Amino acid sequence: MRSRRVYSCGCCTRIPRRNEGKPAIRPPSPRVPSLSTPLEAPPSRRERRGLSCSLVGTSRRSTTGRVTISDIAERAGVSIGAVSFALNGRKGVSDETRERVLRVADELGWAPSTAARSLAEAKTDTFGLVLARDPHNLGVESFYMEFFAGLEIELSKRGYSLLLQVVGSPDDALATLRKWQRTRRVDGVVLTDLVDGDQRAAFAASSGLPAVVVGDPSIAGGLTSVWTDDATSMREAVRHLAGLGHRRIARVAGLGSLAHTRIRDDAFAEETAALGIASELLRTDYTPEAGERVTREALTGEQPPTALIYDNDVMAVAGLTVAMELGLGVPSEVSIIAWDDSVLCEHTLPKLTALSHDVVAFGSHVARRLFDLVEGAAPEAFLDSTPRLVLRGSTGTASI
Amino acid sequence: MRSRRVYSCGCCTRIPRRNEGKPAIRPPSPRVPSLSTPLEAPPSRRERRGLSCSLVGTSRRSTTGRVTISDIAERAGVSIGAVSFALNGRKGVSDETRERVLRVADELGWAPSTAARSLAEAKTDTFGLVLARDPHNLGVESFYMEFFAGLEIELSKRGYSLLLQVVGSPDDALATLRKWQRTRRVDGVVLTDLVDGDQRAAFAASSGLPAVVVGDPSIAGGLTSVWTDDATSMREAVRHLAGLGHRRIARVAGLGSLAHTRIRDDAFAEETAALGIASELLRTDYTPEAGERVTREALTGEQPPTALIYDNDVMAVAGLTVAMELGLGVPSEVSIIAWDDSVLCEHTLPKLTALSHDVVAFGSHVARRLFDLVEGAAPEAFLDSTPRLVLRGSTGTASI
DNA sequence: TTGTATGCGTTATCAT
DNA sequence: ATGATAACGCATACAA
Repeated sequence: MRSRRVYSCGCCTRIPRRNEGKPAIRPPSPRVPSLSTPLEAPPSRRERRGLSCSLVGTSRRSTTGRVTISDIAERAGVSIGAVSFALNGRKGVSDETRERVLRVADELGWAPSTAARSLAEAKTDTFGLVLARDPHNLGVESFYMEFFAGLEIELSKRGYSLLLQVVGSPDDALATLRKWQRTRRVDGVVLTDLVDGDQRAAFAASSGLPAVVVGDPSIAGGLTSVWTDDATSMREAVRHLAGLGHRRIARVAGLGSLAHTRIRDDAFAEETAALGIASELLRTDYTPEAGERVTREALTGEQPPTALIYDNDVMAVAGLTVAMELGLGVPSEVSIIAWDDSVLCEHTLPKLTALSHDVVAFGSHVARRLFDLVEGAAPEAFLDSTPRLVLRGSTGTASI
Repeated sequence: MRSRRVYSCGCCTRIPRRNEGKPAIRPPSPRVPSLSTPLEAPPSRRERRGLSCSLVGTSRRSTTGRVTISDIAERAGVSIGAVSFALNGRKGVSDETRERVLRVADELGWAPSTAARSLAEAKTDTFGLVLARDPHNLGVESFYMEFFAGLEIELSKRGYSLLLQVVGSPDDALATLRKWQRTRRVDGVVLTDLVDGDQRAAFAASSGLPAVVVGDPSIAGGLTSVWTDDATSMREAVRHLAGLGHRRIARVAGLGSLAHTRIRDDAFAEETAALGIASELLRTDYTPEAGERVTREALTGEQPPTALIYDNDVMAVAGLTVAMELGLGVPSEVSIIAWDDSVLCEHTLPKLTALSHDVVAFGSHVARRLFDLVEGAAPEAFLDSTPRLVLRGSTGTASI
């Protein structure tokens, strides 16, 4: 049954279709209920565009292939000004006219051209987000997908869209931002994964591009920021472990270049010092490979920690695996805490105690602040809910 | 130190900033190198727009807050037609003029307005992707983030952007597609997670919206499709287990409404039947909860399977955990295979045997096909590389 | 209340 | 080679 001829094309295999030889025409769109009269003027550059629409009788113009407000105006027997007013729900037209225009617009399946509206209104109804991370590592972190979803909840309420760009380096990210700003591509942007003295934040601030920073106000450079109090969360985690009798705790940290990593670093150092606990800082790049490696090194060294706090959930899972491989009981001999709680944490054995945060709500919050901003609000710092410790099975009394 | 006054605002806490009382003005953009002469005409509705730019001497127009080609034309002492030609590298201007125009454009930091270009060219340089899944489950699946990254690699090469929309239901997804089509919001779309008789595919086909289906040609409704041969992969997995002596295999399947799920279902049923193996189909919704539940039921029932094939990686991890909880050795007593390989599969104990696929490359492939399509290519079906079985530690000789 | 004219920034045509 | 000028589709100030 799988015997059709198959062509190789380098990256893939090509399966010929039934309409193989036919010209590359797509089926004609089910255009608006076409009336009778043909159009008279020879189409000029409209040729390049969509199919010309034989809409109305003596249409002197506006046959671009899509239905426009002049089509509506003609058909409804009013001016385009009246149509625009009626469509946008402004006063200046009689109720009767308005209703007729609305009906005709509906009949014709009219919708405003994004480009034309954007040009006239000098806004795009679009927010941008540029992501600079290695795609292969990006995939395993649940944060972004949930964050996107949260953004979208708020955006869709107002008919806004999200423009996403995934780039390879921070420089590329900045370039994208510059391009967006100069081409008026978006109304505002969301900035994530900031570093100290972040160039993107600096650019947004100086260029006037509305931007909300996802992260601590201290690194937002005066921009609006929405942040989570990671320092408090970290202290809670440390105190929890201290209360269980742990005296040697390791922190498996993410990229040191990221600002929020350092904030967690500091809180970890301060709280362990305050409690007289031996602390150890293990630097990683968020990948499970790194999480596994540093965990193995720490656990097999002399004076191994009895508890580890990981900067994300995937590394925590990797760490748990290492402990098991080494024959160490969790939590009887080693306790584990994950940051960025996800469903993953609930499906390991034991389940992972984690610092949990509603990322979807967080995303919605960020979107609301960006709307405030483009509507003229002054930059402020907004504290989102603090990630709280959810106790599960991976933390317990220290063995010694 | 953390003693600033804090306001509660319902969803969050508000931290007052230093510039609390000041009006909501943003720092003036570092506009183009401003010359001397002030502008004369009183700004009309430009007020609403960006800052008015005191660009040129006796500029009779074009002070919209951003630099436009008429600014360039004026400053370079040529017409805007010449500027456009020079900028777009077409012949019709002398080399000398071209160079001067380019230099001025660069000085002024000019970039074309997305909206204006889009309106004039009747294209948006944007592809759209609408996602209809529960965000909380979406997060843990690495597929989409990698897929996005793959798309972007190809898009960025050509200056295209990705418009992303996350919605709650298939109906909303269709509505978004309709809106995009009618408002000319995108040049094309990528369709994922198709179901039998998919409305989105039908809409794209009938409306002429260029679309590439991510999935089997059989459900693409004549649209261009890029697919992976899941049936072959499934058969390979079954044969691998059969070769290890397994006689009872369960398939932990994803949503039955999705077309590719059924393709895997069928291949699983056919291959097990052909090999005379007892098979069992367990339906889930991709969540680890469901994966855990059905695994537990299967493993604790009478005549439990000795091997399970999961439809994603997260459920496989959950299944592994269940086996451990039940005291079943993996792979000594139960073998496990995951679909959608991810880094996660390499950091469990044992590591998971998985059907692996380069999703980033897959995304790039899809993007290339969409470009072909908008450039006039005829719809075809393209077979991407077939997910191949990567043997790790979770599959072994059957215990019975 | 309704129609007219113009701006928005770019591309493309058609005259010089 | 160059310079006006007309689309593109929508919004809106202003005149009727």
